[in-house]
Amino acid sequence: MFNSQYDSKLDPKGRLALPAKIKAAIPQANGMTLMLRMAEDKCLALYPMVEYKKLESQIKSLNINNAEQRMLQRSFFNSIVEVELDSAGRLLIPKLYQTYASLEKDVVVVGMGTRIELWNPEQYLKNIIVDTADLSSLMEKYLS
Amino acid sequence: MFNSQYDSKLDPKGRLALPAKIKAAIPQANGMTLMLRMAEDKCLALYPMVEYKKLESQIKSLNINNAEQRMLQRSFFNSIVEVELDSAGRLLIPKLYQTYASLEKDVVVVGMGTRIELWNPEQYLKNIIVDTADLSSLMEKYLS
DNA sequence: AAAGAAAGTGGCGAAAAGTGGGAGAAAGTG
DNA sequence: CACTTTCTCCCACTTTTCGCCACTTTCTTT
Repeated sequence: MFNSQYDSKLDPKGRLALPAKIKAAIPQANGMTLMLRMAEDKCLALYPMVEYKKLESQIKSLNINNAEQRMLQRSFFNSIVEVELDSAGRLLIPKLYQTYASLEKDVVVVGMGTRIELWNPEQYLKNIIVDTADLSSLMEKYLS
Repeated sequence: MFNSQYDSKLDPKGRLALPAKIKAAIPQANGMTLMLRMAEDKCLALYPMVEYKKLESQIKSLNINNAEQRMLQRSFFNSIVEVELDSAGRLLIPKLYQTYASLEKDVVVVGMGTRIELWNPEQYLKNIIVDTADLSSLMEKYLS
């Protein structure tokens, strides 16, 4: 399970060094191939193979003969790409994906349970609950 | 379970020595992995694995495709980190967590039933009931 | 009160993590 | 087809981390 948040940097070549704690939590089933996805709220989501397969099978089970579901399928598959960790444990973020998430130099890496999220720092602040009181009341709402 | 309060100190490396009484009360002494969380009122909460898992399973069951629930998940996971006790029974508090709770040198360690809380001393005083009369009336209000 | 044991503290060195760069391959272009 | 440019893979160096060990202090017991 991934957790905590880390400040990381893209180097001039567009490579991102994953924090050691995050890297250590990735199940190394398929070598070090991960799936990178343009996800909600203009962030990038990074899935270990095992987790990605679960998601993919849900998408695959949609009915291709239904216009809406077909469009959903297409939009899912076109926004996902395989990435590999290099020998130093970094991954190359393709230009298109950097642009989508407005990643320049500083990147916030967030462990989000079953997946890892990559954020532009300013964008990130808009998508978390900063006030701990607000967080408490949300937890009160959803948790027993 | 955990109780009482202790004055402890962060060493220059940010390591905190847990009081022996607290340490002894942690279940599963082997391995000694604990979960550290930025908790309410700017304190840090330290959960034994068993207790953390209960909390995590509730968060995991939220729907990631719902905006509000996703935000809650993110805000939970980003404020949690694994910490390990070293061979001398100390744990390293990451910088980000020290900052969150304004921990400098002196730290108040509080046994809080199922979890352990770490406080900045001044902050701690603002979050307890100092007057025993006030405490009595509160107990009267809530306890039968 | 002394001695022994347990707890607390400090520091060092090995190992890992982070960072940068260069060479070779592949792709694109005239 | 040849030349240029971009991309990718890998190596090496620097920096930081953390696990371990040894010393000091405090508590307890006889």
